[in-house]
Amino acid sequence: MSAPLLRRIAHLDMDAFYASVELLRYPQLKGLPVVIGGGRRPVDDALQLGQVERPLHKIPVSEFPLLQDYTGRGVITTATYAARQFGVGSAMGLMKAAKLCPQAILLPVDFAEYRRYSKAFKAIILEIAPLMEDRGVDEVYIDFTDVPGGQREGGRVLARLIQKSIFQHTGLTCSVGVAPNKLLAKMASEFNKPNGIAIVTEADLETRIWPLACRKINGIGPKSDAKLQSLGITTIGELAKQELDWLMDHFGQKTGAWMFDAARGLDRRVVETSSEPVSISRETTFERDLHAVRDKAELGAIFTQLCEQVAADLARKGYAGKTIGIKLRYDNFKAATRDQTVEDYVADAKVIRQIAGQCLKRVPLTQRLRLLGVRVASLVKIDEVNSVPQKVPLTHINKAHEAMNSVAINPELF
DNA sequence: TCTGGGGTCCTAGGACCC
DNA sequence: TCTGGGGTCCTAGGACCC
Repeated sequence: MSAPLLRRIAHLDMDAFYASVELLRYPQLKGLPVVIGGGRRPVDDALQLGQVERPLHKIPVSEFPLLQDYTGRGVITTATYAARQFGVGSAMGLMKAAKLCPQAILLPVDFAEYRRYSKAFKAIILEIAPLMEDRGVDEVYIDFTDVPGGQREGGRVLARLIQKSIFQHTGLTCSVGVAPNKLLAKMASEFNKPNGIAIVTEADLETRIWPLACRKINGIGPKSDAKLQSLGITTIGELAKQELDWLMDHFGQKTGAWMFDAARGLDRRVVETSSEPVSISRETTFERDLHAVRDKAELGAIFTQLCEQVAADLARKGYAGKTIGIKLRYDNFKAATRDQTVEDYVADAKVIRQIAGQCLKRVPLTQRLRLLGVRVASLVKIDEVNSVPQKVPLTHINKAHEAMNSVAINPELF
């Protein structure tokens, strides 16, 4: 009998993914500060590069649009490492970034292209290690435990092989962390970025994890971090000193217990190789804030288009849903959502628009809007729609809710 | 001149059922 | 007369992630 294998979970994160894909097309930009992002149209207008009759790599650097010339809404999705030197980074508003690094080159997001590369690098991983969990376009977890070679040097050998294969096939680099669980692997993948590997074991907890800021825990965001700081807790080590009851008192039973474990590097989640979507949505931020009355026609057209896009997404992916919702964001950035669950599963644009329109009537519309979104949830696979037993007499539940919620506060607007 | 778009999960309260 | 819980569904908001 051999000893049981140690659980080896890897987290693989592509380095500056969107920007790196763009650099494959435009290698002349290598080493320069480049940011990807934008509320697309203004950038697209500036960037007529795709229509030029010459190889993309021959386009002179001087013809690329600069961040300082951008005047729209939007955020940075990715910045090259050269751009990060100037303090710009993901999720930063483009206008703010332009102040920090006006000379940076600004490229529009080309999601279709990133998705192509995303599929490519994931296919390469799957050929080497079959247990992979998709975490978005540029990240995956991989279970190394039972993969041949997955235990050698704590996973380093396999990590290196995967890195090398991805680079050979795509020209892209990535960083890998290997640890006993997802939580630690995720933190480890950041240790030697870019193009690095880090192996973390339980023995490293006190020396390599505890000195880190609580914010480094995947799941502790700006709000929780601020609250922890206000309670005098800055590092994961300090978090680990707190008692379970104290954490549950301040953060609730579930979150408190989760924090207690996380600070000790404990995480029992498995690598999930497949998942079903919970919702499908489309939303758009307008180029200027719109008013429900004064810009009624424009809003109505956008609304219809969003419904059509959601319907197309549902059709393409093969889903229907029975909870239809809207989301809007006011000019002060406050958001509101309304949704309604109907008896039959729907997927048709006109039906979605009709129900979403009802939702829109229940939300205040005096303030200007900056964003409108449409969402379909409670999804089922389209080929299962007819075989799903109607287990709940939804009719009177809906009636009760209608009585309560469906008060049309602006009946004529949509 | 702030702050994208597509998601997941959690909480909390009310309705309703048993 | 007053007082029950447990469970599910629905809705709204919010935190968080990529």
